[in-house]
Amino acid sequence: MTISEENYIKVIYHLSLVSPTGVNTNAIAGMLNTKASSVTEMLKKLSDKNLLIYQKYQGANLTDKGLLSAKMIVRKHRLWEVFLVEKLNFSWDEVHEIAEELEHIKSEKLINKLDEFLDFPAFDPHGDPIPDENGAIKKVDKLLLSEAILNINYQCVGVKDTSVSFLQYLDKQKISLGSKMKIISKEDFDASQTIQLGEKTLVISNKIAENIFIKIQAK
Amino acid sequence: MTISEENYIKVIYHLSLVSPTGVNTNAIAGMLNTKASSVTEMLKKLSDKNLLIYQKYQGANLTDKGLLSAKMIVRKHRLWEVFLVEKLNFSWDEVHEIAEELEHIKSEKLINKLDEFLDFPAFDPHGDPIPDENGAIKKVDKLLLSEAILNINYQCVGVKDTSVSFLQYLDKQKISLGSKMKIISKEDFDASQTIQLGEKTLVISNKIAENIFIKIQAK
DNA sequence: AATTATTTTTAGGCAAAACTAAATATTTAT
DNA sequence: ATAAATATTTAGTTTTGCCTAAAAATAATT
Repeated sequence: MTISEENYIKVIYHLSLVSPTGVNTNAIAGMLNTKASSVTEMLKKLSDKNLLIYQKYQGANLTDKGLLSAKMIVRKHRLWEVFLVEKLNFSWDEVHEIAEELEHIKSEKLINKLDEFLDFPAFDPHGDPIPDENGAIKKVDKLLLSEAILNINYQCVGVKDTSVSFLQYLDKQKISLGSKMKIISKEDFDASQTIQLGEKTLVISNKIAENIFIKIQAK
Repeated sequence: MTISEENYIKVIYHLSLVSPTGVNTNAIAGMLNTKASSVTEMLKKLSDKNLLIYQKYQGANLTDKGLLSAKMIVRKHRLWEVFLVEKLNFSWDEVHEIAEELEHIKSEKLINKLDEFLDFPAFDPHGDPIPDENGAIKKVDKLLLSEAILNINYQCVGVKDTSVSFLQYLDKQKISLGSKMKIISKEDFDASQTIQLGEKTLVISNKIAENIFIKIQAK
């Protein structure tokens, strides 16, 4: 698989999680900053390689083979992110771009040894699950902070938006994976919330709340 | 720089160490498993980018800019090799191929953090020097075992041939970086040597001796 | 149901990096 | 010094992955 092919498979995988019935040509083009015509060509090629099912005008669906390939790319990406943060002390907003390159290094032995070196992590620095050698993914039931109920103790387990600006905002507010939080009050007008965060309280917009994953706090 | 351009620059650098007067088109083609005509084209392009001086039929010479680029690629390659051996427990015959890919990852911050993580190693697992951030290379005066004198205590500091079969031969004979050795006798006929290696003695051909770098043993 | 809007595909090109085959320089050897 | 051998370059193709513009199919709207 070329780097370009891998990028298509990966993007189709991510899109298929949101629209499981089939991934649009235009959606792929949008994610890859490319044109729809380029996508059509590539879909034909990937279909010939049995990585996905493609019928004109009907979008794409990964085959089992394509799905496994995608998961292996995601596995590499997320393991490298853990390495960058845990071992090289990068911050969580710096690692995505570098991992976009590292995910294309082709050695199964390398990635399995890296996995072991990192002590088989189940989640990456943004709280996203890392597929294992066979593609199995640990599911965690998580919800968005925007969907949470007042006065219940939660814990941050991930972020939806992983943009630099959002991650840096969270750093500034001292919100990280594992942070404990409780909603004290919520405005009807704009759904902004006041949350308890350790010692201090913080007011956040609904847009912020829609991008923080939480789970009920274990005692 | 594209991966292809980087590979050309790197190969030209290695060849220039052997033939400092100018690197032949054919020599480059040989190293890259490509055809001379492809090399000619690329030399024009690299010349336009001021990475080397090229005149028809006269071969190529790296500019200062090209030389620094080459050293940075070599730096990355060798640091990744150290990482693979020291941290992921690869053996020294497995790391070259993987490092060939890793050397093209484009992040100066990454490589400098990796350098720090590895404790600023000066040599890679084959004894080759690792250029520092500025391209400076620690020179060690080393000689080939084939040029050594009888009954002097030496220490292995590197290998010339880094092929899998040679490295595995050395593993089998328990020769590694730092191994202490002394030539006991040498045949006139074929220059084969009997060497003392710790407890045991070993007979090696001249071809073996020509691929082991040594220095006089520090007391 | 017909028209408009949107999405997707086809057709024809382009740039990078490789190739083959033929032409031209340079070296080597007689 | 000239011919033969070798090395290098030029010219013309190929493949991959992208593009634009136009055509065709699907979806949305009146």
